[in-house]
Amino acid sequence: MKQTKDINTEEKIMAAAKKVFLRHGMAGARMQSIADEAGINKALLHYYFRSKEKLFSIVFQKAVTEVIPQIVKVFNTDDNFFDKIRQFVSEYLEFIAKNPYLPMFIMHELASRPEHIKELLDSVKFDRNFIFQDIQNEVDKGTIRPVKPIHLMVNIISLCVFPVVAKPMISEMFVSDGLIDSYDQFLEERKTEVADFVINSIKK
Amino acid sequence: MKQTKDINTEEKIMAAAKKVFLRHGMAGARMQSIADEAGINKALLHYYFRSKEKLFSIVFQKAVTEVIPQIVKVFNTDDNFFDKIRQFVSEYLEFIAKNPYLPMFIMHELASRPEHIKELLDSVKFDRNFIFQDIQNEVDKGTIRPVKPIHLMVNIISLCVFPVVAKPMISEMFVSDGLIDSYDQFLEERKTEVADFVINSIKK
DNA sequence: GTCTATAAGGTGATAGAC
DNA sequence: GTCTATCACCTTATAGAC
Repeated sequence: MKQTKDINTEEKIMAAAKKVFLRHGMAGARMQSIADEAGINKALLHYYFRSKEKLFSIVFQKAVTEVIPQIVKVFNTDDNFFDKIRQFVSEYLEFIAKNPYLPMFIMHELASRPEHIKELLDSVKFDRNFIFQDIQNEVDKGTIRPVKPIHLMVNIISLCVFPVVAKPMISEMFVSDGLIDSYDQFLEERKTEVADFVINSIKK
Repeated sequence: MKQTKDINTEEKIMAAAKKVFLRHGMAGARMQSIADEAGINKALLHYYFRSKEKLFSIVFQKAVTEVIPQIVKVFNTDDNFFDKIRQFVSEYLEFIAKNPYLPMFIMHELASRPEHIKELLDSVKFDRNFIFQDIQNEVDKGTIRPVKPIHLMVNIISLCVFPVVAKPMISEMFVSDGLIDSYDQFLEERKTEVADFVINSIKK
């Protein structure tokens, strides 16, 4: 019973911490907000996690380990290369749409507090060589034009992530202007639009 | 003489405030840091600008008005459409490289403090219809494949901005891995790489 | 494990001398 | 215009009762 309560509280805190940190960042987050969100009081936060810094580190670490494997997943299949791209774009876009604050949180904390690169390092040890190899193979086979694998990869991720990070700006500029109906519809369109854009660019 | 000193101090404060706010965001910025950076003391900050909030608003407003016109500039020329794209990518990439914290700052503050969208609004009143018209013309002429102007525009900006926002991550993943020599060289490569990527995707 | 109360230090802002 | 000194408040963190 004690144990059960223990786990539940810890999970509640983690969920609350993630929510608050992702929305406001380390500097903008308040321990009081996290306590409120978790339905407990501040003292209990410090009982479970020694300090704000500790709690933040765990949330940050989890955020990074959550966002990275998504990249590898699709490329581990044996599908046709262009199908892989379509599937990757669709799944990654969906994942980010469900976690819209994740990319900004990671980027912002990395930029404003470079000391956290170490925590990134731990999670970043996945094998991306086989993705680059995958791309290089297609170039060698002649199915796509010669392209530097790293630029192609960065291009695809940029096309997926940036429009989500820039949501407020896009909504303001285009939705309120009648150029698109809604931001959600815009994102939905991008699932095919981005894949088409990429494939048209590289196919021979 | 008084007047001269006045202006100099105000400019020094603005420069210091921009530097500190852009690096740390509103929540992470400290008035003491800004005072130190400007070589004055806190009290003088409040003498020139009533509050942190006021000072922030001015910096934010300036940041937005600085980043927007860059987008329009190139498209106001009579160059060949593909040349326009090449030039836009090259110039925008260079501009962002010189102001690497600008995009993240704007996006982060807009996301975490939606009430500042009003300030964005004031600066966002530039005419982007003629850019969309420009793109639509090319589609009609048949020089590029049918593409929704808004997606093409968002795509180009994503390809330019995101890799700069994600600099810490890219440096960590690829530079320290030997996949690229340096981040700066990577950015330099992108000036042609991104333009090629876009043009290959849309040309018929 | 969970709470209330409080300490300890930081931060934005002002008063007042020069 | 610029400074020093100080206030009032907020925030993290701990002590101690239950």
